[in-house]
Amino acid sequence: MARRIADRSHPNPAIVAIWRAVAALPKGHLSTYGVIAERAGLGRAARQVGYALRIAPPALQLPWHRVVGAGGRLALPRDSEAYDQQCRRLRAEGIVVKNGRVPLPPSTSLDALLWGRAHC
DNA sequence: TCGATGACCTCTA
DNA sequence: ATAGAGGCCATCG
Repeated sequence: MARRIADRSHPNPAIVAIWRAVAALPKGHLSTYGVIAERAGLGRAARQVGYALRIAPPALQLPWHRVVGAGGRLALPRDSEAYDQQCRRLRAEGIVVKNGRVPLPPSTSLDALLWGRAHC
């Protein structure tokens, strides 16, 4: 289950909402920045999701590696350390990372909302 | 207040 | 499949 994130973890409620949305991702499930933004009530502020993950305290232990770009493309620089770590973590969960991309259903934004669904 | 920036998204060539 | 351009939205200096 997801760790509870206090409302005052960050002065900005939107940031907290993003963290919660990410924390709610079940193991082995993937989601995109756009979907997370949507679920956090930010509409199309997908970029904000990246910012939120960037400033997220390690103590939260957010499964940020389960968040990828649209189409299953990893949103981090190929040569960065974070990219390497995301690859490693995804593989640890049984997700195949191939050439900087992960297998994602050829669905559009509508179906995309279903992936990150936290219920069975 | 304004311009620059970014772990984004989508379309077009 | 790859590259470039425009658009979105909130934060930062």
